Amino acid sequence: MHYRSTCPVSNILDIVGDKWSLLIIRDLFIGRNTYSDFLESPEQISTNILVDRLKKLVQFGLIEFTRNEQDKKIKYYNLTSKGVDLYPILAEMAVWSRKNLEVEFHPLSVEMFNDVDTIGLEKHISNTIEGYKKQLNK
Amino acid sequence: MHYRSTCPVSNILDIVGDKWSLLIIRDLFIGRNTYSDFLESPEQISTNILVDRLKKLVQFGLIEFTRNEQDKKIKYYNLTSKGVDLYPILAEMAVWSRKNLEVEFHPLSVEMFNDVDTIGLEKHISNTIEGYKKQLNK
DNA sequence: GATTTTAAATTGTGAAATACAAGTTAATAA
DNA sequence: TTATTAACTTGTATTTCACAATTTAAAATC
Repeated sequence: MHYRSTCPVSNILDIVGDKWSLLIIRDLFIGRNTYSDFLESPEQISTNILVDRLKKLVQFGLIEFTRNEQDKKIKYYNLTSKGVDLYPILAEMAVWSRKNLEVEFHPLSVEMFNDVDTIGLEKHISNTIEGYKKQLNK
Repeated sequence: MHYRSTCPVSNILDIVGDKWSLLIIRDLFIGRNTYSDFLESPEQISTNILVDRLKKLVQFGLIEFTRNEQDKKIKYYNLTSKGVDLYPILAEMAVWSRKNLEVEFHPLSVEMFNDVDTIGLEKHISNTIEGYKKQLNK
């Protein structure tokens, strides 16, 4: 991996700083976990870009995949510990958009905002991370 | 502005989701505020890309500029309130990199990490935002 | 007041990344 | 054995980006 500088912000942008990587990560947080699922996301990623990003995210250690034992052509992708650690960034991005953009949001994000308003952002983030990290050891 | 979807994460990525925009924002947080300053950053942005991004960031309302009254060819860029609100995202990115990448970081980020370790991430973020927002009304 | 310097911006060209459409592979189901 | 499904590849056009050189406009210097 070649980093443009020794700035930690620049470093992570060298890994996920493109139009698609963080959307795949978001998808994994909301339960989408197959190639076909990712293709169905509203942003409409192209197949060649999707394959490329999945490969890179695996290489970077942010995601992994397992095969369905009954149907071995299906791959289930899941977040690694490193990948789950990206959640605070996604959450802060969502919060920024709610505060600074005058648009209507997807029901799933409204649900997330309700939780944030109820228990607070920090608690929402730690709860979410804890939940996903528990699943990792199974 | 055209958004790919109604997902708030996707929305902000449509605005700053490229290799350079958030680095310009970072530069503004560490005191770089002219075209020449941005060109001197270690990541080495090209002049045409820099002009393009500065224009877009102004259009999106994340930054503004004023001209030096003594030397009117100099533009001083500064973060707007919307721009300052991006700080939590940058901070979480830096924190992710420190935790998940095995590399040495720039002295400025080490300084930032020390503050985070001393007073906590939430306090560090709110202090930083408060500091920059005070400057806005001057 | 002509020349030089400085800050910002533009232009041209090649390379790389992305979008879009179509086709391929391999596993499973009918 | 044929059809379907999930994942992936290929080809081409378009867009974005990198790199180098040049231009503009304001200010400083000679």
